[in-house]
Formats: sequence, structure tokens, C-alpha cells
Amino acid sequence: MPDNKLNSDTRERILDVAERQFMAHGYDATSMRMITGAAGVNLAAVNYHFGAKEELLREVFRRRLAWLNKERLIVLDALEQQASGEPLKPSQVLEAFFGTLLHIGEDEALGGMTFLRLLGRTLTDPSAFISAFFASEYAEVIERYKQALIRSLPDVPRAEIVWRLHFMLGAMSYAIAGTDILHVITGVEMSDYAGQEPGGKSEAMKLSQRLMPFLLGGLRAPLPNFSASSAQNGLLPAGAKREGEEVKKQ
Amino acid sequence: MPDNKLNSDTRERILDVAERQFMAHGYDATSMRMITGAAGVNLAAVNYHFGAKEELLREVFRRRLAWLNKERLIVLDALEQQASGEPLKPSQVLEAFFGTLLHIGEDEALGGMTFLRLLGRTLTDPSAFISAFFASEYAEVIERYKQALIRSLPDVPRAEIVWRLHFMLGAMSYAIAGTDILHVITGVEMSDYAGQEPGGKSEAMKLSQRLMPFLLGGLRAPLPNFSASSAQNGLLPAGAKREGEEVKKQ
DNA sequence: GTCTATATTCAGATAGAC
DNA sequence: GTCTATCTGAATATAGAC
Repeated sequence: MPDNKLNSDTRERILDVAERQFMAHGYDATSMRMITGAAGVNLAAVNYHFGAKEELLREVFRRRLAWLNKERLIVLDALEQQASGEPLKPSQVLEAFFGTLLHIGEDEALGGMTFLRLLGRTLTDPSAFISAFFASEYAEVIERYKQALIRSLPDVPRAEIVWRLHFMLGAMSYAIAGTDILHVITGVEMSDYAGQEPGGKSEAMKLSQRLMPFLLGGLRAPLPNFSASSAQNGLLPAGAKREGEEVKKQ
Repeated sequence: MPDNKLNSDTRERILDVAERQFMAHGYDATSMRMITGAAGVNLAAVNYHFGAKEELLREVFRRRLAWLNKERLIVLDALEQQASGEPLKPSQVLEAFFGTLLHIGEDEALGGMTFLRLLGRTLTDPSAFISAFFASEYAEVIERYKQALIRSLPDVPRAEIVWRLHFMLGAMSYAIAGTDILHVITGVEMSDYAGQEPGGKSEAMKLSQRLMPFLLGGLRAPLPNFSASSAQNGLLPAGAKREGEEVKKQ
């Protein structure tokens, strides 16, 4: 039985290609023929190895999230042990959570920017099976970090922290996922996302340096004022102040 | 010729239903049969009125974005005129931009939360025709607000402002779009998104009150420090500090 | 494990009667 | 403007030879 070295990793080749195609075109718009064609394997191979297309997507995420979830817990454990009972600083919690994620972007073996973009885009996908999958994959880690954040900000109400965790996830996912779209929307001035020359700072590093201060600033922002009076300092939607507007009949 | 009142607004009914379905299932996963079935109109009606499915999606957005874009410019114009040459405060710019958007969520005639969610989700859609459409629809408004932000923060480099505008768009879109998904991910503690009882604060208002301080905090956060030395204060991805890691072969 | 061939279903779109 | 009927293509998935 001689070497069929190339044949044996059909499974991995499919996963690599699927990851790229799902990122580029979205889950629905990526057909199994596109995947198997680009991977140079037979159409039936996907069903043989994964059963169905949905399972393939789940497996694409599983192999990356396994590392990410483990790493996030390891880093948080290490920080908490180091702090010996004291609450962590908010910046430490954010670094552990977002830094670990962005690290994936620097390492092709962990999925690189391709996977990060896929992750950011897929998180907003409305498909039921996808959101159910993410909910179960993320539950434990999010809960741990939520608790760490709550301890790190004793003066901020729990509910407010959860909102802000939500906002931070959004800012990050979008920043990563939106490469093409928001690039165009926000103009061409941004330093290039792509083209990570070895030697220079990686794409993920540049993103991290800008994102972290933003997130920290948002997380520690003054609390909203809920006191009775309505139009107190202008946190209302601007349009809400005008009245008697007519809605043109299109 | 007696009243065929109900027949004449087939076009609008299709748009209303399509908006809801695209939001709930995504563009690709929504078939024209689903839309026409739920709208109670004939399958051929979509092609008759809009030509093709892609055109239908564009029209769903056009009728809402027309109001939004106009309103955003009106509000910004009014603020700038009122300031008579002086730069606006960052909070004013944010209110004008995000408040106008969130106002849609309070008014069913403007699309309500259904449209806001659809918008948030669709912005990350990778389809080429969708991103091209948004780029052209948004170009003018984004440019105006970008300039207003740059004037309002004279000490912050232009590039940094563009990054942060990007992050803000992400935080907001995600917060809106992620109702189902991130609800689950971040736990059940958040005050309910849905169920806007008239009399109480609307969903959009509650979101606005939390989002605005967060965005403002992020926008005005201290700048990242780019000075030479690498590991200065820990803004690196946490995982990047460890070395010699092995990547298990799956 | 890999391939061909095919079953089955469903998509978007249109022709043409009314 | 609306409907029925249908064209055409492409999707996922599987049976069965090798």
C-alpha cells in the first residue's frame, strides 16, 4: 500500500475551501458544486465525509472555535489566578476576549482573516440552525467573561454591562466582517485591510490597536441618565422631536 | 368601474411582505413563492411589478432609505446652520446620524424594527450586488457626516475618525440586527427587545439610551499609542505573547 | 474512499389566456 | 393587472459500480 498522501486529506481540503467560499459568498449562495470543484474533489465527497451541507458548515466552525473557546478560558483563568481574588481591570478582560480572537487573524493555521470574516458575517445570519449552533458553542465562554466584566466594573449595573458587551461584539464583528462593504461606505482613506506583508504589522494587529481603545472607551462611558424628564440632554433620536410630520405616500 | 381598492396596492403588499421575509430568513433563503404566498398575490406579480428578485430587494431598501438619507441631511443641515460656522459637538453629530436611524424603529410607517433589523443584517451580506447597492445609496450621507465628525474632533487624526465611524456603524447595526442571536449569546438578562407597548418606552428608545453613551465614549477614547516599543501597555492580542505553541493536528 | 449517474425537489422567470 | 401553466436550470442528496 504505497503513499496516497494527497488523497487522505480530502476532508481537510474540503473544510479549507468551504471556509473560503462561505466567507466570500455566504452559506446559501455557496453550492456544494462550487466547493468540491474548487477543492478538486468529487461532488459526493462532501456528503460522504460530512453527511450534509449544514453539517459541513458546522464543522468548518467547530474546528476553529474549539481552539478559540479553549484559549479564551485559558487566558482568563491565567489572569484571574494572577490577580489572586481581586477583580481584573476591564482592559484585561477585553484584551483576553478580543485579543484572543484577533490572534486568529494573524495565524493562518488557526483560520486567519478568512475565518474571522466568515465568523463576523455568519453571526448575523438569520438561519435558525446557525443561530442555534452559535448559541450552544458560545454559551460557556460568554458567561465566564460576562461575570469577569461584572466584577471588574462594580459600579455599573449588570444589565448595562450586558448591553455593552453586546455593542462591543458588534463593533468587532462588523469591523472584521465588513472589509469589503464598509470599506466602500466609509471611504478609501483607511489603511489597507488586506496585504499583510510579513515584517510589517499584521492586519489583525492594526485592527486591534484601533479597536481596543474604542471598546474600552465605550465600555467605561458615563451611564445614561434615566431620570424622569424626557428631553433632558438630547439623547433622543433627533427626528423624534419634530411633530406633525407627514409621510409622503411614496 | 367599482372599487378594487385591495387590488391596486399589490405592489405595496409585496414590498411589505418581502421586507419581513428577507429580515426573517435572509435574501437567498426567501423564495418568491414564500413572498407571494404570504402576500396573497400571484407568483407572477413580483416579476410583473419589479422585474426580478434582485430588483425587489433593491426596491425594499430604496423606499426606506430615501426617507432616511433625506432626513439625515436635513438634520445635519439644521444643526450646522444653527452653529453658524462653528464645529458641531461630537454628540450632536452622533445624535443626528444614529438618532435619525433609530427613529425609524419607532415608526411603523417608516419601516419600524423590521426594517432596522433587515438593514443591519443585510449590511454584512457578501453578495456583490448588495454591497454595490449600499455603497451608492450611502455615499453622499456618509461623506457629509464624516466631514462633520472630522471638524468636531480637530485633535483626532482623520484616519482614526474613519476607523471609529466604522466601529460605531458596526456596534449599532449589530445591536439592531442581533436581536435573536445575541440575545441568546449574551444571556436573558437584557430588558426585552420586542414587545413595544404603547405608553412605555419604545424598543428603539431604550436601545438609543444605551447605545449613544457607548458610542460617544468610544469615539472620544484616548488615541492608541503607536510609539516604537512593542509590548508597551498590553494592547497586543493576549495570545500573541506566548511562544512555541503547537497547533494540534485536529 | 472515490467516482458516475441519477433521483428529486425547488428555484427564478416567462408566455399567453383572460 | 392578474392568472395558469410551464420552461429551464440548478440545487442537495443518494444508489451503486469500482
